[in-house]
Amino acid sequence: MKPAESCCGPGSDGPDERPIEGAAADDELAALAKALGHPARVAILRLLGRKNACICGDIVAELPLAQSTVSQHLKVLKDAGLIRGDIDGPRVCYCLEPRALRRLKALVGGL
Amino acid sequence: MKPAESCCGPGSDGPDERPIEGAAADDELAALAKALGHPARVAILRLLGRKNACICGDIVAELPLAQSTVSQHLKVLKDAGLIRGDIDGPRVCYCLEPRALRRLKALVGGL
DNA sequence: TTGCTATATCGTAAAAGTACGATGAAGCCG
DNA sequence: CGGCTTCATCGTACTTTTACGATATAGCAA
Repeated sequence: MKPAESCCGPGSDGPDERPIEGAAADDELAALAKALGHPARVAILRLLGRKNACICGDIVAELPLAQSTVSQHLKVLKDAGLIRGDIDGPRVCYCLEPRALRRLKALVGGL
Repeated sequence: MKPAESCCGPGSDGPDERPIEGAAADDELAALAKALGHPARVAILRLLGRKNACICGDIVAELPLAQSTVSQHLKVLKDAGLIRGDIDGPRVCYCLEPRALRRLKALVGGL
C-alpha cells in the first residue's frame, strides 16, 4: 500500500544549523511557540501526526470550528513553517514539516 | 559560596504524571506555548536560566521595556507556572520552575 | 514618622488574535 | 458549457495582548 506519499513529498532532511540561543533564537522560538499557542492548532498538529499520511480538510470535520476559522489556523501553522500544504486537485493536503518540529524541540530543549 | 539558595527553595521534584496527549494535554501545551510566545518572555526565561541563581528586577535593566511591561510579562510566565517569584525583603526574586519546564519539554516532545 | 526603593496594579490606547458568515478562486464532473 | 466541491480570503465584531505612564503597595532606613 502507498499510504503517505500520495501528497507532500519528503521534508528537507539534515541537521539544523542555526544557533539555539541568542536574540534570533529567542525570536524564532517565540514565533514557533506563538503558533502553538492555541488548543485548536495543537489539535491540528496532533491530527496530522496521527495519520502519518497527510490529510486535507477533514480537519474541519474533526474540529468544532467553522471552515474559515480552521483555514485561518492552518495559515498560522503554515506561516510558522510547522506544516505544509500541497495542492491535490481541488483539495489541499496538509502534513507536518518534520524539520520545523525538530527545530522547535531543539529550541525548547535548550531552555 | 552560596549562590542559588538565597531565595527560591527547590522546586517540587518527581515525575510528571499527567497524560501527554488528549484534549487536556492540548490545552496545557497551548497555554504553556502561549506564555512562551513572546520574545521578551523567552529572553526572561533564558536570563533566569543563565544565572542558576534567581535574579530580581535586574530583568528590567536587561530588557528594553518599561518596568510595568516587564512586570506584566513576569506575571504571564508566573500564571503559566513557568517561573516562581519569592518575596525577598523589598524585592522579588524570580526563578525558573524546573517542573513546568520539564512538562513543557515532555509535551513538545510528544509532538 | 518620613522618605526611598522595588514591585505590582491601574487606566488607557493601539495592535493583534479569534471566530463567523459571505464571497471568491480553482479544479473536477457531467 | 454549467454546476459542484474544496479551500482561501474578505469583512466584521469581539476579545485579548502589548506597551506605556501614573499610581498604589510593601518593606527598609534614617
